[in-house]
Amino acid sequence: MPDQQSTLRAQRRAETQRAIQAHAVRLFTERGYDATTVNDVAEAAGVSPMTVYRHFPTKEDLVLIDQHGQLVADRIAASPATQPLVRRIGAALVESTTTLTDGRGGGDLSANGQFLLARLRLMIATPALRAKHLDNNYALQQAIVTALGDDTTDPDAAFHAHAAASACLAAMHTALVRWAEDDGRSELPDLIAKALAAAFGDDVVQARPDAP
Amino acid sequence: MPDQQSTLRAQRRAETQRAIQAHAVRLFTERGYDATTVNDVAEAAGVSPMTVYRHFPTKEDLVLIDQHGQLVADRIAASPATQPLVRRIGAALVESTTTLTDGRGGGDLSANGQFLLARLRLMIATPALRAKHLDNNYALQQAIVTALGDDTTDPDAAFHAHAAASACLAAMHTALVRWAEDDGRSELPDLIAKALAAAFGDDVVQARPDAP
DNA sequence: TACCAATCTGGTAGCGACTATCACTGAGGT
DNA sequence: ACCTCAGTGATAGTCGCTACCAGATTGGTA
Repeated sequence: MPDQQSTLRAQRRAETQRAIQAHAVRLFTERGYDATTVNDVAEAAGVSPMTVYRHFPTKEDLVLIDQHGQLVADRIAASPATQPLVRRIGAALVESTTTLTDGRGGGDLSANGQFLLARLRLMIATPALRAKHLDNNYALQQAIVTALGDDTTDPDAAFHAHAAASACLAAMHTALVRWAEDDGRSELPDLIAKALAAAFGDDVVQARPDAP
Repeated sequence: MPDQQSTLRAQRRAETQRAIQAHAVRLFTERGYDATTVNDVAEAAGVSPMTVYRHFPTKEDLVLIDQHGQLVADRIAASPATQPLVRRIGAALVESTTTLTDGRGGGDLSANGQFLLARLRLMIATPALRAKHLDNNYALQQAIVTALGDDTTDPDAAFHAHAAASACLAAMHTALVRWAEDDGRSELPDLIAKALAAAFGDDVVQARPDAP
């Protein structure tokens, strides 16, 4: 069999997935998350409710699906172990976010950026989405601790890593909320750096050029 | 009407509420959260399913109901505004937890402590409970920022407060998980202090006597 | 070209959380 | 003794989600 498994198959699958999610986010934004049923989304996307559940295990995943986690974990595993934990984690968060939003200067958002913003707004405003996203962050925390690769036998070291990772992710979440409140006008990586500095002190997170 | 509104009424209400929650936590621990229906809980508690929903809006609330949040917020509002944010928040978390578990020396847990531990274990092991609890922490974060009473007109100050509060709560959550893993053998307030120190550095959180 | 295997899709039936609505009981105060 | 109303219960219904089964399309093969 060819390397790419089934080019046409995967392409079609990705396309329907994208279409379903786009219609879902649109409907959720227009009518509200709770007021929109999965059947509504299926109908709008022109598929059966079954198909929606095939692509998105839960209704929340229609908004929350992303691959940010793997990016962060990879970057952490590749970072030098000599730096303090908070700096390693913080840098990975800032850098991977830079990759995601890949920076235009300071003007309007790309279409991708608009979509990200819409999803973020839903996530912040809807309790069910917010809760699940925070739990996704908790899973990401576990992945980060694993990626740090520190001595896993020492429970104190593991505890230290978990505390640092959870605090960093919390700061990042704060930055995400702020970014949404700004309607995406600020640079997200900068906001994350600022949140980390606010929580841990400017000296711990070697700030970008614009540090005071 | 008398001052205490309806002594007998409120007493009965509190009693059924306590009974329902006790049976719920017991059944969830025995059979698992997902494998136990609300009807099972109602039957065990000798009430109708309707009554369960009257006392606990959602199934998750059967485990997560607590009044820790108000305690923390009150303590923060009463703390001197001269200290750095992280220290104010951290101290409030440690102290209010001390009040909750009110310390026996180092031996067995009280019945209340055992109940707390059982709820905590369920919360950590069950995705739905974990997610909702993390969202409760998010609400607590808002309450903490309000209680800090800092300049609410300055968006940068508010951002700073949110970042600090979210990071502190994340560290506390890490301590809770560790405490459950230790089966409650450690002193929870000490663990919280250690988690704060691990995240922010020993100097920021003026440690208790046993600091290195 | 004809065939097979795997995948994608749709329909039906069902469970469980949760809500709305109505009716009944018993406590608290006049 | 009467009235009010919170607390409780039963019924029916919506919605998220999960088997289970059947048809259709695609990719590789004899």
